[in-house]
Amino acid sequence: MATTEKASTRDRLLDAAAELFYRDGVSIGVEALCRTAGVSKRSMYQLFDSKDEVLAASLERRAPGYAAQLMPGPEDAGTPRERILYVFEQVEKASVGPGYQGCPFLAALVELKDPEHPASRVAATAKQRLLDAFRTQAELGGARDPELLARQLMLVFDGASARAGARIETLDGLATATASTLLDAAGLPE
Amino acid sequence: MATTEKASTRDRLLDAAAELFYRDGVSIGVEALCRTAGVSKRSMYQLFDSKDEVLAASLERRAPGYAAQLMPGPEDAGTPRERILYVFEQVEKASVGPGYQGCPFLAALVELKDPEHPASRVAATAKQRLLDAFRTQAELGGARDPELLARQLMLVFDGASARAGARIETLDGLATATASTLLDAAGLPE
DNA sequence: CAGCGAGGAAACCGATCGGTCTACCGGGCG
DNA sequence: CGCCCGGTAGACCGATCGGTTTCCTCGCTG
Repeated sequence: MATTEKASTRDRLLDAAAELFYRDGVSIGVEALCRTAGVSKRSMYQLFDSKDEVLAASLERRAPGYAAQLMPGPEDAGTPRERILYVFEQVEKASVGPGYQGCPFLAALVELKDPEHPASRVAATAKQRLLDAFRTQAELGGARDPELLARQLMLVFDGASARAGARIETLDGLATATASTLLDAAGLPE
Repeated sequence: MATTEKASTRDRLLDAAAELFYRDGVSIGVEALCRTAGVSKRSMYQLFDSKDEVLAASLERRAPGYAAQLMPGPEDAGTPRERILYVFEQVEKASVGPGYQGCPFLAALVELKDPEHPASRVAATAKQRLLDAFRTQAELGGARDPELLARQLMLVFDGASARAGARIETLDGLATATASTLLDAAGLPE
């Protein structure tokens, strides 16, 4: 079987969903979503039980690429400190893009408000993975309290992406500088 | 003239709006809003031009009380450091409440996505006031870079309230500890 | 070629959206 | 008393919501 087929109906739908939900929020309509994806509502409701499931699936699909964009590959050399700071540099880089609206997973959690919503569970899992990655690097770097440091870094990460996405902060080294200060205090050396 | 009259139509409407928009998000309907407030749609549309204006006005009304809850009164003694940390203690206290959904102003900015929306402008102003308060205290305390410190504290504040509101973080000293670390690094003494 | 299934177009469902408007009610005031 | 005014209740508007269904056209396969 070929690994490169033309994008399936499902793929087109989830790609459009990821983009529209991110740009316009979760209250975008099914009609507009299907029109954009070039997929009929009939097909959408054969693939998914509800709009909520489409949202959840689109976030799930987005997760690996999101992580890859933020995290340096396992091959890239670098100290734990460098690997952590790389994440914040990437956020700052992304945040200057014209369509930047902050972390899509946090946005979904804020908009849905219900932690039990299927999409909320997906989003929470994605955030958990970043927390885990921070903790792993904190441990490797010999931080005094890796769990504490990882949670602190998540505060900065989410604060920075939310504020930049809302256009009330420009970052511009701010996130990296703040993370760096926390790394210093945690005893994570160069 | 009496300072205590029974709540005016406008007051009842804005109080209900603040609560519903916060609890259910900005996409709550005008119908449900008016029913909850005990105000007819007719009255609402005589007082405001649109639902968007109601949202903006409800946030504006909420702002002073929100600030008062977070900030110690000007009479309360305390070093700048103590006054700053008080804010984070208050967030942690509020975040354990059952209906906590994070900072209502940041939530509105995230949900609306449009920085030009009238309610977004109100929300941005409210956030700016907290930033100003942080910077003032940072200056009073002799921080090396008061503007930088204030922006860092806002990252922590918004990250902490968003994550606690989304139920993916419990705080429990985390926000205060993180702020404290940043204060140390900025040279703001006890 | 015939037959079949996937999927698009679009009508349709009841409910709700933001917003307008009419009808009515009650209290204050001449 | 008679009038007006602030307000409520709720019908109503066209549009859209999430979701279902019908119809028809493709392209594949035997």
